[in-house]
Formats: sequence, structure tokens, C-alpha cells
Amino acid sequence: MEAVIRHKWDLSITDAVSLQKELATKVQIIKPTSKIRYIGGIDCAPSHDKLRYFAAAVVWDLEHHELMEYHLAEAPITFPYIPGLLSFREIPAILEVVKNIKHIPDLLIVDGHGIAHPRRFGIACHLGVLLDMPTFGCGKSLLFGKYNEPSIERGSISPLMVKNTNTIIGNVIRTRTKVKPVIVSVGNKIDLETATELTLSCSGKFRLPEPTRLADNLVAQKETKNIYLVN
DNA sequence: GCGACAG
DNA sequence: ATCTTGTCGC
Repeated sequence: MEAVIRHKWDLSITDAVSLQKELATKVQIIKPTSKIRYIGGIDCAPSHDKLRYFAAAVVWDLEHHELMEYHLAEAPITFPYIPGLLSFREIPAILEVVKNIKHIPDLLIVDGHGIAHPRRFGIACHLGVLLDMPTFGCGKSLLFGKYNEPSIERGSISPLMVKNTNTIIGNVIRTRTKVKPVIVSVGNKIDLETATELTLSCSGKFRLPEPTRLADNLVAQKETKNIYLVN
């Protein structure tokens, strides 16, 4: 897999913001026509020396509940961490790791947000637009928007809204009873309903959807030689 | 001006 | 993201 749209990454803050606004016009919110079976999970983490970023990618077969492949890659850090501009820090490493994928996934779940973002262009949107494929974001904490706490049981869903409007930008989903909910929002070429269904069908035993959890697990061992992906 | 603020 | 062990509760 590789990007169909390319751009510079060593940008100023203001240039990065204007690029987001430009690329945000390319986001497509549509219901996928074909069946989604292979789901990619993406997660990142900085190296201990803070000089590089690692990215992990896994491909999960939703039908057989099995891991198809996993990869780890890295790239130099060229951007500071600024809320709202996370993608400029992480995507260079992600583009490196997705180059290695053999079983092209039908969709990617990204650790972070999609349109639940101040300019409706979180990392899941950015990656989805560059790769021109379906993506959605599954965040562990809130960046933007307002919501009422969903009920305590697994499967409870509460809409994420733009403050003081009736615009829905995501769903806050309880993937396990009595566990902190995750925040799901459209990245590209998908709709919120499908993203929500997939989040629930990929989780149950753990808080995070399986592809994301496995990628999390993998990137946590970035600076280790032996990797153990099995729980 | 003040507070909020993905990973 | 990361610094960090055992411990409480389902």
C-alpha cells in the first residue's frame, strides 16, 4: 500500500493548518459497498530517545478472527506534538509501515480521531485521504466535541456533537461493561454507522477493537527484540 | 482573556 | 506517548 497523494511534512504550524483545511475537502463520508473482512490496525509511539516515531500495522481477519500479518517501521520525527496536528507527527512512520502490507485491508482503524477534530480532519481522515481508502478513528480520550456519558453496559452508544449545534461528529461507544468508552469517528470512505458496527464486532473481550489492540501491543515492543502478540 | 487540548 | 507495582474488584 502507498499514498496516492503526497505532500511535504516539514511544515510550519500555520502551513500545516491550512493544508488540513485543504485536504479536509477531500474526505468522503460514504457507506462501503463491498463487504469488509480484512481490517488493518495502526498505532504509533515515539522512540525512547524521542528522535524517531515507530508505527505498527496489523491485518485482522474479522471472519476467521485471526491475525494475518504484522509489521513495524519507523521514521524521523519532523513535527512537535500539538493537539489537532497529531497526523504531521505520526503519518510519516505510518506510510513506511503500510508499504509492507501484503493482504490489502478493506479498511484501517487508526488510534486517534477522524472528523471529531477542530477542523474535521484528524489523523484517520488524513491517512484515509492520502491512501484513498476507508478509515475511521478510535480514540481513547476526547479531543473535540461534547457528549453525554453512555450507559454502563457494553454496546451503549452516545453521539458526539459539535458544541452548541446538532451536528454529530462521532459516537462514544462502550465496548465493555463498566469500562471507559472509546470515541469513534469517520476517517474517509466510510459512514459512522458502519464504523460503529465494526468497532463493536471487533471488540468484546477487551476495551479496544482487536486490530487496534494488536497494533498497540506490537508498537509497545518497538525497542525489544522478541515480540509476543498473543494477549 | 481563559480554559481545553488525540498520541 | 512516557514515568510506574501491587492491588482492588468483577
